[in-house]
Amino acid sequence: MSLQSLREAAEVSKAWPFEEARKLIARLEKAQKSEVIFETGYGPSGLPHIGTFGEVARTTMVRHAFRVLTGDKVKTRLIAFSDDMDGLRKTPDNIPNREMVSRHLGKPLTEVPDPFGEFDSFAAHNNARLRRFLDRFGFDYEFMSSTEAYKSGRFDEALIRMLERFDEIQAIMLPSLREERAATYSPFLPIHPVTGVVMQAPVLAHDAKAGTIRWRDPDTSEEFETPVTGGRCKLQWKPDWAMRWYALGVDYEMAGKDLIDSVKLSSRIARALGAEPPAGFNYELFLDETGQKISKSKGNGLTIEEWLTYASPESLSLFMFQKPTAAKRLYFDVIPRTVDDYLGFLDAYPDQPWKERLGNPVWHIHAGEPPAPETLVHGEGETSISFVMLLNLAAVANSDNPAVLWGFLRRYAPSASPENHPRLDCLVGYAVAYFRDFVAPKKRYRLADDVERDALLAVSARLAEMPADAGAEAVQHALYDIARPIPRYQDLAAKGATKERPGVSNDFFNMVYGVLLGEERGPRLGSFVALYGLAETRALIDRALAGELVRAA
RNA sequence: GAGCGCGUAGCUCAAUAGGUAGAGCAUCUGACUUUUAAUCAGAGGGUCGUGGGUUCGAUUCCCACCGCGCUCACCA
Repeated sequence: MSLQSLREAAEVSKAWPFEEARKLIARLEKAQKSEVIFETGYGPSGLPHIGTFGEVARTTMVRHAFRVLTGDKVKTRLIAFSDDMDGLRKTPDNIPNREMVSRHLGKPLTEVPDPFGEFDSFAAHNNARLRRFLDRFGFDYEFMSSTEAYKSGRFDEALIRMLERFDEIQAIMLPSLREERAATYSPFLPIHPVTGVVMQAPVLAHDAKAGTIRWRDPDTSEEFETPVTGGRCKLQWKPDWAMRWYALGVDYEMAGKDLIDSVKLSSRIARALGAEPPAGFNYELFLDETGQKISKSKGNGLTIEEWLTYASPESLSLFMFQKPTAAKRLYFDVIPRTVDDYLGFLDAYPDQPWKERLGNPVWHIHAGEPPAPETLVHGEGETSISFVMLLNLAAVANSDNPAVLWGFLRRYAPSASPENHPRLDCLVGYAVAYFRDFVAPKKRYRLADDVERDALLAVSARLAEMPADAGAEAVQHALYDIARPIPRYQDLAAKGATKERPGVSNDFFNMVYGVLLGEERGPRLGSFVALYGLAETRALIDRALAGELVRAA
C-alpha cells in the first residue's frame, strides 16, 4: 500500500476528522498562512475532566488528518489556552483554605494564592494540573497562559484594534443581552489599580489613540483612566475569545453545543476585527445513564479517573472519536463495550484497504500507526481475547489477582505471558479491578445446611489428601465421587448413570457456588479449585462454614 | 422563544457514494467422551417515529408533523 493511495483515500474519506481537515484546507486557500493553529480552551477555576480530554483528543485527530491531507507540508501547532486571567467568581468547594481564597474573590486567578500552597497562584496550580493531565496522554500541545499573553503585550495590538472598533463590537454584543445588562456592558474589564479586582464597570469613554478607557468604581465613585494594554485590562469572554483568535491567528477550534451562540457572536466580533473566525464544529454534550447532562456539580456521569481505572485511554479515545455530533450517554456500562469495539477495530485494521483504514477509529486514535493486535495462540489458530471474556474470566477465577487470571489464560494458550502480551496484561488488570469493585460486592453468600456442611467437610478432607498440584480433572473426579453417594445430589437421569453409579446433579455444584462463591452459577469447579489452590479452597470452606462469608457480605 | 441531537430486533446501538436491514447482549435449541456459563454452531424476533415529495426504487435525500431529550437567552 503506497503513500499515494493513502493520500488519495484521505482526499475522499468521510471520516469526520477528514471532513474537518478539509474545511481547514479550504480556509487556508483563502488566507496566505505558513502554519495552522489549533486551539483548545481551558478554564483553570476547575480541574481537567473527561470533556477536556475529549476536546484535546478530537482536535488532535483533526490535526493529524490535516497533516496527512497536506503531506505534512504545512506546519501545525496546538495551543492549549488557559483562561487564567479570569476573575475568581466563587470559592470552589473542593479546596483547602477556602477562607483565604475567598478573600481574593474577583481577582484574576493568577493573583489568587494557591490554596494548596504549592504554586505561585491558584491558576498556576491548576495550569500545572492541566499540563500533567495532557502529558499523561502524550498530547502534543503548547501551553499558553492568558495572563502571560496579556501582560507580555502579545495582545496589545489586538486590544488597540478592539478599542478602535469599540462601537462595532458593542453593536454586536448589546442586542444579545438583556436590557439591564446591556446598560452597563463593556467588552473591556479593567483591573482595579488598587484592589486588583477584575472590574465590571461601564466604560464612560474610550480613546483609541491613547489606548485607554475611562471608568468609574461603582463603590467609591472614583474615576480611572486605564490603558487597555499590558495586562491592565482584560476582555469579557466573548470579545476575549474573538480577540484571541485574531491575535494568535487561530484556524481551528471546536466547542460544545452549549457554546453555539457564543461562537456566533465571537465570530462576528472576529470579523469586525478583520479576521476570519476559525473553522470548527460544535460537539454534543455527554449525558448520563438517564439522559441528563453530565455536570460536575451534580456528580452524575463518569469521571475520567473512573474510566481509566477499568479501561485504557485508547478506549476512551474511541468513545470520543465516535460521532462527536451525537449526544452520547457516558456511564459505566459503556466501558466494556467500548473496549471491545476498540479491540475489534484493532483486529480489523491490518487487512483493510486504505479507504476503510481511514474510517477505522484506531487509525485516528493512534495517529495513523495503530499497534498490531495481541492474539493468543491456541493449537492451530489465533484468537483475540475480548474484554467481556476477561470480565467473565475474572468472575470465574473469583480473584482480584491478575496471576490467577493468567493461570487460566495460560491453560488456553501455554505460550502466553504478561511479558509477551503487555497490552493484554493491562486488560487483565482492568478486568480484575472491575471484578473487585463491581462483581465481588454483589456476591450474596448463603449458609450451608447440615447435608451441605457434611458434603463440604468431605470435600475439604479429600482435598487435604491430594497433592497441592493436583490437576483440574483429578479434582473434578474427586468432587463427583464425594457427591455421588449423597442422595440429594444423585441424578439417575444423567448420561451414563447407573443405579450402582449414579450421576451427580447440578444441584451439588450450585450449592458450592452459592455457599463458597456467593453466586448462583460458577466456573467448572475442578478448574477453579486447581487454580485457586487446594489449601486456599479449604480455607474458603472453613470460612463459609463458620458463617464468615455471609457476615462479610 | 431560539438552536441542536435523537427516534432501526426485548435492551444498547451499527448500517455514505439511495437498491431486498446488521452486531453485541438477552431469549431459545444443540455440541463440547460424568453432567456446570472461559467456547462453538444455529434459531426466533424489526410497518427502519408518522405523513408527504424526488426517484424505476428511500431506513438512507428534501419538506412537514409527532414524540423524547439537551443547550442557550446571567456568567464563563
